[in-house]
Amino acid sequence: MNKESIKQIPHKTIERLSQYRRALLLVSAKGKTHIFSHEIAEIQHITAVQVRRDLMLIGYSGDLRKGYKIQALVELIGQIIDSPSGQKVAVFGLGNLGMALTHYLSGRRENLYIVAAFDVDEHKIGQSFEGVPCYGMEKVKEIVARENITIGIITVPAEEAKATKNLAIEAGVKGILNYTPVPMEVPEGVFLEEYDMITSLEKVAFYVKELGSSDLENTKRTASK
Amino acid sequence: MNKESIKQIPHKTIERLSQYRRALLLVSAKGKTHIFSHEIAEIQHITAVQVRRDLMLIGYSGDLRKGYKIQALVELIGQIIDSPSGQKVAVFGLGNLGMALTHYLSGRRENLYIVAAFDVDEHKIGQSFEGVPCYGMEKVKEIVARENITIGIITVPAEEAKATKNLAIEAGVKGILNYTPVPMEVPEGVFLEEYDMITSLEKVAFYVKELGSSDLENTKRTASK
DNA sequence: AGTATCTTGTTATTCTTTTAACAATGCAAA
DNA sequence: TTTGCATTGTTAAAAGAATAACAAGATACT
Repeated sequence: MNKESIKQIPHKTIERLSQYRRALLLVSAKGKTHIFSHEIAEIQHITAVQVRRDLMLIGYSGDLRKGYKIQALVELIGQIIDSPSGQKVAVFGLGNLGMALTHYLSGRRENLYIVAAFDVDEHKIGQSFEGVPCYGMEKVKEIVARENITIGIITVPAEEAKATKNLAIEAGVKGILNYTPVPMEVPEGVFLEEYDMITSLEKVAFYVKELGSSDLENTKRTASK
Repeated sequence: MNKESIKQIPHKTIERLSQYRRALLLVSAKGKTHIFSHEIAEIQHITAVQVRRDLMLIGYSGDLRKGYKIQALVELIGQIIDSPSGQKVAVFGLGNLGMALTHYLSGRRENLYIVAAFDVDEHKIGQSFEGVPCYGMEKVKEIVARENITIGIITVPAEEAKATKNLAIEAGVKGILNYTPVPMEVPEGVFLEEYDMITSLEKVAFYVKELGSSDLENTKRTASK
């Protein structure tokens, strides 16, 4: 896996690699050492050929008779998607969603550390939540620089979204995960990923309506992301 | 817009329509009555041609000189993606994330009503959160049927994910929004949308790493969904 | 009237992603 | 040995989505 080939791994494959790894760790914990593509596929509810194709893209070869060696595959995925020394993450906005994410993600993945949260609420500033210290917004530059935070999760109210994103990027954040409903733009060299819960909910509502109004429809849709 | 043509609206267009509508409502509130495709594009950080293409797909025609009539467009989008009498939503699992979603989505969209939450925690059962009553899991069938709940948001712990999804579908839910990291499968006639926060975070981490390791990269990536 | 400019609507093209097809391999059993 | 079977790895095709290209219309200006 040289740099060139990694570059051309499709986004969707990167996403699935993250998911394969977690699935593999689960089955590995049950004592299994090898796994077939169709077994992975079954767990993920996708097709075996897609699994094989993804693994082909990262250059992993399985055993024709035993399938894939779980441990080796987990390690290879780690080599591809993890940073050697990990990355640090900050949550911007400790409202309900920010708090939930902090709780949910804290300690979930080794190699990704939530090390700070920022909010405007005087009651939260100075406290720690899930072991994550909360600072005021005026501390962003200082903390991001000091801790070398590379990823920012934005969960502030819509009105503050743009300014917060700019602040984070100015402070040195290189990746933004935007959970506000406000579409963003980032400069060169910064990666942006957006997810809008309202859109997702409305999408589900739309297809529920559509499915209900026609029985001929191809019904099962496992859209993800 | 007959049924046939709606059917073939791409998923991504449906998602964008939801976003266009909210953007339009915002600018409409500022007194604007007409808008050009490139203005919508600018707000959404996409291209004007994509906006026009989306609007073409839903059969909306703008004025060649004034652009699109905001109110009429909002109404048309509503006709396409909303159900005439709205739909009811239940949250399964009132942990941090479920609570955040309940808070975040409650009353956010007319036409989509969060009318119930389900949890196993005795302290939560019987209480209301954001005006949403919380019931025990044994009440799912009764409440879903009585309230005619069509959409279920799953935010239970991973171990309970599959069983909860099955319970919801048995009770009559037709759309599932899965926020657990457990990939799901649904029977014919049920729509499934999945979002995995860990995957998103790992994806951002991966591309931050990649961007950092090469300056030649096409840097700006506004992947959404 | 004629020309320039800006916009929409639509077709064509390119790019991305998924799915299908199938050769090659290794083992087991006849 | 040979046949059959289940698997991987890869190429080819199809489907889905974004981008480009451009004709046509409307207005303003000369």
